[in-house]
Amino acid sequence: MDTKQILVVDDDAGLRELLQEYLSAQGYQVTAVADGVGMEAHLAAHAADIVILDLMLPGEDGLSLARKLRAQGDLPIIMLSARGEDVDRIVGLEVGADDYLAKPFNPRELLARIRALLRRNEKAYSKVGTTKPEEHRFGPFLLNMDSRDLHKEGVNVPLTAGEFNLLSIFVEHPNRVLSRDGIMDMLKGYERSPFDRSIDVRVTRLRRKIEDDPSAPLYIRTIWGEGYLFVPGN
Amino acid sequence: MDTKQILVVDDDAGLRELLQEYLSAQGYQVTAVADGVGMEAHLAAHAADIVILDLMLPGEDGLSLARKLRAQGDLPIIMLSARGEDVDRIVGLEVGADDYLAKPFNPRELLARIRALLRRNEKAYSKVGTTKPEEHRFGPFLLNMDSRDLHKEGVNVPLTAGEFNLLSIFVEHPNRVLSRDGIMDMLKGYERSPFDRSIDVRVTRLRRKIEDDPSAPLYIRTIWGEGYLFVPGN
DNA sequence: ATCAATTTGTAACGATGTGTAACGGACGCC
DNA sequence: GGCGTCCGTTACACATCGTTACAAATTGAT
Repeated sequence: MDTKQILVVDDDAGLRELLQEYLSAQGYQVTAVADGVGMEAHLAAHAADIVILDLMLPGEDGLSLARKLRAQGDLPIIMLSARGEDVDRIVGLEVGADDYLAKPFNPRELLARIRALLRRNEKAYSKVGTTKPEEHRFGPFLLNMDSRDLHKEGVNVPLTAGEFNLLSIFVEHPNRVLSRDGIMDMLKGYERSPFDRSIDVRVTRLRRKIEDDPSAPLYIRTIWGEGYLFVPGN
Repeated sequence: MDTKQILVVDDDAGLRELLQEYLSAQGYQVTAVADGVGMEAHLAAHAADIVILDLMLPGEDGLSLARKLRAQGDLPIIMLSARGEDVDRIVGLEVGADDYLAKPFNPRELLARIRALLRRNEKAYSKVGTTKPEEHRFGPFLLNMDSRDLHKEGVNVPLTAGEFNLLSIFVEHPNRVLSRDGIMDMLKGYERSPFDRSIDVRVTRLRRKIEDDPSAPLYIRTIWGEGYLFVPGN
């Protein structure tokens, strides 16, 4: 299997750069353009296996571009949209996109969806469709990212939505000190107000469910003055 | 399936512009004219998939135009009318319009009706040809989209219309957190009022039929503060 | 070591979100 | 008409989560 071509269409230069870097590191061939004109120019000359398309674009709008692409072929499309009701709009309308993601998003999640789409598209050829669910292992635990549940040695450990979201972040950034501000950013996408203790409380509650001795945590450690550190063990 | 052509006939320039903009943004090809003469001129040269027709028009009146269109073919028609008794008049008369809407209306609602009409029309055509029963599998269930029934290991599980509609949405958007607003949009095509709990109740009722233990749902999960997540299992 | 300032853990509380029983209106069917 | 079904609304119990308050831990200065 040769390297796949990804075309990113977004007017935010920062995001373009981020995706370019991140997806290249994952072994994809990435091209990033700012608008529909750039997209069409590139597609006229080059092939692509998947298109990441922003909803809000200068000039022609993402929805309209998606329709055009759809009319021309079955090139897989992932739509990006600003946080808020746009998401609902995309869901509601049958846009013709194959998938969509609300900004700000976790690059890992985008990656997962790109993989899923490419895999599905490939499946047209292969006969067996083994879609392996995205999951993470740490200690005796197994966290399934699709069904959002956590298992310890086979038995389910019920997590609330907030606990799952927090644990996802830890599990996706293991062995790194995460500041409360950084965590809040990944969790909600906005800044943390100075005396916000909600992360601490969430950590406490999560520890109660996954640590043998919550007062001497193994997985979620506190780095005094810095933040928290997740250690998966093995 | 290429982009659909919509023809708007209304003497109010403001409304024409609004619809042009809104519907274009939704990916339709929109033409707007002011009266019957414009309409006939346009239809003589261009195709259209649906006509939005104002009741009160300068020159020839909307009812009469609708009749003409009906006589010529089965082009779908949505009538617009000023608030008040006109609505009753339209209902009372067998105009031949496929749908009608009282001004002022919510553009979203118009959109929903347009979509419904186009969908219905498409169904009517494809009815003869390719009949591959669209069906979805999840867990031990099999949902047939045409006959609208659900089977669990061969035996039928009776669903009400509302339950089927809801389940369809879930089944068509698996592994995806769907907000109540988004679900409502897909279900009814219009906005959800702030304290509407009807989705929740529907979910409860649906769970009773498909979940082994409705209080610990496997397929339709609640994501606190977000919405619902459908996990097909396998 | 002692102390004060700062940071963190966590119990308790209140605000908000969710499940669901019960009620009643709308509709179709005898 | 009466009867049943479907389904949205309402009400209330419960769950979840952020805030607050205070105790405990950590740090650096003395």
